[in-house]
Order: sequence, then structure tokens, then C-alpha cells
Amino acid sequence: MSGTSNDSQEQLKIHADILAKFFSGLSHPIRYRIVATLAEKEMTVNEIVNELGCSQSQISNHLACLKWCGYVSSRQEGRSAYYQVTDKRILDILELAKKVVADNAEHISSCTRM
Amino acid sequence: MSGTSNDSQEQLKIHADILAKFFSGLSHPIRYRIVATLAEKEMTVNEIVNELGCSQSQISNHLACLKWCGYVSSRQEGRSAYYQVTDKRILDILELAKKVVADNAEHISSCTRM
DNA sequence: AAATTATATCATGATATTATGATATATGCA
DNA sequence: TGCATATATCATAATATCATGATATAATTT
Repeated sequence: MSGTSNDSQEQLKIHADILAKFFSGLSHPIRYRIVATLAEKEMTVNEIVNELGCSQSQISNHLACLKWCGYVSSRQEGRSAYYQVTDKRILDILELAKKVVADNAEHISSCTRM
Repeated sequence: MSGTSNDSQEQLKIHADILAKFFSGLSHPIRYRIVATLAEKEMTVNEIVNELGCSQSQISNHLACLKWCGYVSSRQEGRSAYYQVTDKRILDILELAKKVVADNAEHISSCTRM
């Protein structure tokens, strides 16, 4: 007996957790801003802190998330950590999302269930 | 005197809330599965309930989120509500994300800070 | 070595999101 | 009209996420 119900749905279910987690990487304003800012050029933690005006702790914590999810990677240079966007396609996702959102921005921001 | 600090960062800050909220639309496994399932064809709430094996309340609630954020739209037919993906570009985002994720799926799922 | 700078980590309280079960609404049918 | 079906909404308890401040680590400078 193979798959009682729906095999493709089974597959989807397995991927869904990971994909949803991936998207939750961009689901926080500060994390989104970090990625969008790093789109331009790589930066140290301190530079990001100054650029975004958030606490060092906040930035480091969110960077940790983003690194886990593969959005950014870092290289150590002296006592500074330089972060950059890992994969150019991530910026494509951001661009696409901006276009889709453009039409119903007001609608989205008024959503209370999320 | 124009913008004391960074104007582009100001702009980014404004958009970030909306974009982050947009992405949080896909940041829940059930919502992700709904969108991915509707990618194939439009469906009624009941059909989604059966397909995903979740409660009607759960599905309706998540559909409400997705509708707010413009991911899906619905049309009423008799006493059924048919839902479909609003914008084809949303599916492009899903496809892109799948590709980016493919490389570091294990990494993502082990992330504990999110 | 001691002090400084840059970053990471962690505990905890505050806040936001989610699941659940109950209930409401609206349509179609007997 | 009364009942069944399909969907939406809501209150609340459970859970997850986040901000904050404190502390740890590690490299550099004095």
C-alpha cells in the first residue's frame, strides 16, 4: 500500500516547514532592512548598527538568524566581522516582492491578524 | 536642512514594515502550503481543508491573513468560496525561494532563534 | 598584561502569533 | 420556515518571537 492520501501533499508538507522558516527570515523589519542594506555592499556589524540605528545586541541577534537561514554570510577581518548577502537570487526575491507589494501596500499594513 | 542622517535609509525604514509583513504571510507552514497548493488550481475552503488536513477554523483564519496581504483572492459561488493565487509573480517568489533554500535546507531547519 | 574595541551569546520579561473550540452568518434545499 | 452545509469570526489559552541589559569571547593596542 502506497500513500493513503496525497503524496505530493506529503512532499509539500516536508518542504513547507523549511520554506516557511526561510521566509520568516525576512518577516522582521530589522532583518529585512539588514538584507536590503547589505544588498549595496558588505558591512561590519558596527556599520550596520550605525546605519540602522539599532542596538548592537539586536543587530547581532538578527544577523545570527539571517546567517542560519543562509541569507547572509560573514568573514572575519581583524576584530571586525564583515557581512554580505550570500546569494544574489535573494535580492531578486526582494525585488519581486517589492513589485507585488506596490499594488496593495495599504491593505497589507492594515492587516491585524498577523 | 535636508535629512540629518541617511535619506535612503529613511525610505527603506518606511517600506521595511510593509515588506516584512508581506513576507510574514509566507512564514507559517500552513499558509505556505495553502499558497503552494492553490498554485495548481483554485479551490474552495473545504477542498483546502481536506487537502491539507487542518481544521476549517485554521484554514479560514490563515486564508484571511493571505487575503489581507494580497496573496490570494476569492470569489463566492453559491455557498462555496473559491480561492486562487492573486498574482502569478507570487509563484515566482516561491520558485526562487525553493532554489535558494535547496542548498542549505538542513541549516535552516536547525535554526533555533526563530 | 591591562585596557580597549568589536562582536556574540544568553536569560528574562514583554509582546505577538497561533490553535482551539464556540458561535455567527449566509446560502441552498426540503 | 426549518434544517443542513459552507465559511467566517471571535475569545482565550498556549506558544513563539523579540528587546533589553548583562556578560562572554576574541583580537588589537598600549
